[in-house]
Amino acid sequence: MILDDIASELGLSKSTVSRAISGKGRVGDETRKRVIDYAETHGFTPNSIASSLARSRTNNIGVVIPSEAFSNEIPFFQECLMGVCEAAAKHNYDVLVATIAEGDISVLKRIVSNRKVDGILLTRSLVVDYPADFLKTAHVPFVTVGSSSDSNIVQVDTDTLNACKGLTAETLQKSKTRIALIIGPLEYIVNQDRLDGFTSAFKEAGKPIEDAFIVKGVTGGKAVKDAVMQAVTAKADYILCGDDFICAKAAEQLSASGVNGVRISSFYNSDVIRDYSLVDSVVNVDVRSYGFAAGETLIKLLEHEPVEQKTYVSHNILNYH
Amino acid sequence: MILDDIASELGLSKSTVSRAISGKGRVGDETRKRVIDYAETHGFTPNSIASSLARSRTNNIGVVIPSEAFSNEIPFFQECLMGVCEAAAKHNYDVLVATIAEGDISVLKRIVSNRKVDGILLTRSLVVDYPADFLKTAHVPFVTVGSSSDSNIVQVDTDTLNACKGLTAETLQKSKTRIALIIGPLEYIVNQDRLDGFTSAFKEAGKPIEDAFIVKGVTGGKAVKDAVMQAVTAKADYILCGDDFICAKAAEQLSASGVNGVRISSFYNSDVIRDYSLVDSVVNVDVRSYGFAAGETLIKLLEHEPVEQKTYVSHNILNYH
DNA sequence: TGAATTTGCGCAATCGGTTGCGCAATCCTT
DNA sequence: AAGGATTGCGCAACCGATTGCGCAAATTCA
Repeated sequence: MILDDIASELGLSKSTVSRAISGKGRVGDETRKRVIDYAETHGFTPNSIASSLARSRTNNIGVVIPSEAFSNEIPFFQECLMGVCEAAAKHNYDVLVATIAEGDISVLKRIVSNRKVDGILLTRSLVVDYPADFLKTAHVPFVTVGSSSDSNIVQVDTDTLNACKGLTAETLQKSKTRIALIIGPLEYIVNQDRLDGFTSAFKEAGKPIEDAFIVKGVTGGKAVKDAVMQAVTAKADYILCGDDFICAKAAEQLSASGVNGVRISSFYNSDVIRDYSLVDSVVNVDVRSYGFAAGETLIKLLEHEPVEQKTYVSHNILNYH
Repeated sequence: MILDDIASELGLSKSTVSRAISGKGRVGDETRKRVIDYAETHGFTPNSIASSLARSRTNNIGVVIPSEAFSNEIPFFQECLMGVCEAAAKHNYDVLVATIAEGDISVLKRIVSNRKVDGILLTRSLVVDYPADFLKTAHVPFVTVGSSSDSNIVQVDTDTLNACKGLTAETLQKSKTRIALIIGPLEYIVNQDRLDGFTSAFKEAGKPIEDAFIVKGVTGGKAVKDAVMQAVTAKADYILCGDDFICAKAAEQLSASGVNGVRISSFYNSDVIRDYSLVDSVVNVDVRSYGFAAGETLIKLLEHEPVEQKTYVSHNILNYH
């Protein structure tokens, strides 16, 4: 069934029916009611494609996910995507996902030039960010999930730096000072922030950091275990992990190798690490509402509502012990 | 830039330009080349929305993911989605995701009646499957990722039953007979299959199963740990886990509680369990190519190519020990 | 060489909504 | 009561591609 059918059935014009259903434009109360009733009882839904063509709006948002990030990871993206979907559904948008390989923005280009989406959510910001640069010059509205080094970009993020700083500070107060930090590649801004938070907590406490305690660029289970052993060898009494995947691996390695007295903390607090006995405290981030916030910000941007240049998603530190 | 621009610029009609670019219809070689060159140098891409309207095809496939499944899980969906995206990109499709809450198919209805997708991929089939029933009566082409109890439905699956049977049989051969099985809710067909595979391996080996060894309906870390302790109490000497999440939790629980001599095996072989020392063997499923196969099957269906009613994704059993 | 195909291309309708403009009819003003 | 403002609705032109049909020119066939 299409608009014309309803129009002729009700003795109205297509325009009036359209206005009645969309709620925009002047339509008499009586007429509007008749149209809506008819549409509902006959299960009419406007064809969104036709609507898109006429309005130059798709009501789709694109979510770009780097393909490498899919493996070796905690379920960060699926959880985040879930939040995005919730936000989208709330505002009558749909979600298109695209995975892009490192440095290859051809898929992104295709979606954009195809006009399949109104705006884009970029997950996992790199220090050198080709997708973001492309979208900027192409004038496509977008929001990054996670910080961007470019302060003109609208971004939604947990305050990673302060979270890590707080976690480190708390740990220092427990009179643990031989704290090791295990994080992923510094190409990712989030890891930069973790490092900065870590070091600045030490600075504020007036305590020195040993180089051997900072292990950067760790990816994959094997690397985590090596990093743990390096920290243990350097006589660390505490390990701060960049995310839950690292944390889970670290916990396993510590108990497997029979090391005693070393406790760990982590980020995100997903189910991957839930109930690990060695986990001392964790920065708790509700990844789902993180995605939700990002989705809402993008939609606000698309509907020309005012948005903050940077939105911080709340986090808190949970102490298991 | 639109078709008309190229047409007037090149002194051709819109139709000819359209045909030249789409490659369908009769166009002179010379003319076709001119059009394509012009389009390429000026970066023209046809507006997919307009094209969709005219062709009644969106070139989008919808992926439906149950929202509950997002938490408490291994990164199954993001990995699977990745494969779907690959298949889609290969055939010039895009991927729309929708999360639906248990029993609530309103979002699904919206997408379908909106005509935003040409077909749908249903992940996680339940024994009672409302989404599938809805799609069937709505005559929307779809494929299930995982088995369906309805044999008219096109489905892509790992041969879970035989995989689990094989794994069980191998374990029995290691002269372990006190094998416990820990799986999720039987509402999911995949868990039914695991159970069936498990029991049929026992039957073929002519060995009895103790009821206490089968723990069904396990969800969440706590439930896994309870299940493990139940198995240990019943003097199980081996634990077969339904998926990697269960496996990881089981491994942790076993080492935390200092139980010796009990080894475990699992499904999927994602990085969550990589390198766990207690893991003996694992059914290795490449979830990404699983998603890829599902995507390709759906696209074949959409393009009216012949498809198998049931496609099995390959798996193999890895022995770590 | 004349008839029958085939080829290359344009015309115009179509996909199904949206929206600016215009015109009556109705509603306030004072 | 008269003038202006507002309301309700229809007309028709879009949005940007696709495609059946038709026609002239080129090609093939007998």
